[in-house]
This record gives sequence, structure tokens and C-alpha cells, in this order.
Amino acid sequence: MSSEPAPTGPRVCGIADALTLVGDRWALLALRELGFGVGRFNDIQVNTGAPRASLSARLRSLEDSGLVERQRYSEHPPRDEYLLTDAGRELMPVLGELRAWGEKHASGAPRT
Amino acid sequence: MSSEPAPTGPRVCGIADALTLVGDRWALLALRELGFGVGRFNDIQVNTGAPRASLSARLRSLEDSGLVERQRYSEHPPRDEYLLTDAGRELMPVLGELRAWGEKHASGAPRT
DNA sequence: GAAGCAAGTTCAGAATCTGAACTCACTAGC
DNA sequence: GCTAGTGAGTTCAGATTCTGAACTTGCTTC
Repeated sequence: MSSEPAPTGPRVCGIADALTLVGDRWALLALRELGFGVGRFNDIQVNTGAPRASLSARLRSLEDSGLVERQRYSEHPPRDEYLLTDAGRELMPVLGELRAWGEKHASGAPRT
Repeated sequence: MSSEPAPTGPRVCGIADALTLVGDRWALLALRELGFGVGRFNDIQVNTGAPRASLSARLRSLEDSGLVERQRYSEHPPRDEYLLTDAGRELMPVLGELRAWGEKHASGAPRT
């Protein structure tokens, strides 16, 4: 340990960057739904259990980060749905592993 | 979707369970440090940048969840360090993928 | 024109997080 | 013995963030 360059602040690596974008329960659950092909706000909201305001904010920041994009599926009552971008889709394997881990080690965890 | 049993509440799967245990920036960054072999409180605190109180609470809940265990490394000034359990170690591949994803898609993300 | 639906937004109160300072148990130096 | 220093936390007040409930907008159906 004595040969290391003595970091002056928190060490920052890909994990910290990733968490800045998606290190949030509602963000990850929303991405899960999008991965399932569920793209409409109300469906995501019901399936995840996220409060509407939190979900709205989360989706917006995912959109800003380029993980999600909004696509209009109805012109007349102006309705958008959300889709994964490539970057978002590439997160799916991570979610897959997280789910496998959760099913093995965290199933039945006390919930909120 | 019409043949499914119409869930009455939020759909809960391994991901939600996993997030209940580790869906938190400081928890995951602490686990990263433990994976690196850094087990002492102050080192984890400096490397992650987590506030001491948050880190303390996070480590405690990781211990409660069985992902981390505390081991005494000095009797006299009573000092503990933290180690990953098997369940915690099995999360490392997920963190590895998350890091790869973060380096590819989130590096340079606006921080704090 | 009254009612309903989807997708949000607003708001006030509740819950959580944060930094700074303090405690505790010792070891080292004078 | 007394003072300073280290590691591992804890405490606390203030700032930030989250939450649920209600409201809004644009349009369709009865």
C-alpha cells in the first residue's frame, strides 16, 4: 500500500459513474420494465410501484443521460412512450445478473 | 399480456429484492472497496467519499443482510474490519459488469 | 356536456442525507 | 502523569429529497 500514489479524493471508477446515472431504485426498476417492453408511463408506474412524481423525474434524467428515449405513439391525445436506447439496452445483462443474484440471495428481503 | 393474472400491486422480482439490499450508491461503492480488499472503515470512507454516518449505517445494513461480516483485527484498541461473505462475493461479477458499462457509457458523467 | 383515461405536474409534510464536531479506547512521546 | 494522535464510530441540526394526494391538459366515448 505504500507504493500507491496516495489518492487525494474519493477514487472514481466506472462504478461510481454508472451509479450517478442509474444508482437509484426507481431508475433501475423503470429500465427493467422498458426491457420487458413496457413503455407507457402508467404501466411502468403500476409495475414498479414508484410514485408518479419520482418516476417522472427519473425517466427525465434517464432521457437526459441517453439511456431512454421518448417516442410518440399517439398524435391525437398526445401520448409518448419510452424506449431503451442502445446504451440502455446494454444495461440489460447487468440487470439480468442482478436479478439472478437477488433471486438467490435476497428473495423475501423485508420490503420497505 | 392479456393472459397474465393481473397483478394487484407492483410486480416484485429479484431485481426489486436486490435493490432493497444494495440499491444505494454507498452500499455498492462500499462493496466495491471490500472486493478490492479494502476493509477498514476509514479507508472505505476516504475511497468512496461517503459521509461517515451514511457509511456506518450502510455497512450495518449490509451486515444485517448477510453480505458483509465484521471481523476483529485488533483486540486492544478494539478494531473491526469488514469482509465480504459468500453472498457479497457473488455480487462482484455484477459490479464488474456495471463498471464495464459505466466506463463505456457513463464515464465523465456529471458528478454530484 | 358529463365522464373517463393517459400522462404528467404541483404542493406540503415526511423521511433521509450530509458535514462538522464529539466520543471512546487505546498507543506514543515527553 | 499528561498531551497528542489514530481508528472507528455516533450525534445533531440543517439541507435535500421523496412521497401521496389532488389537480391539469388534451382528447375520446357515452
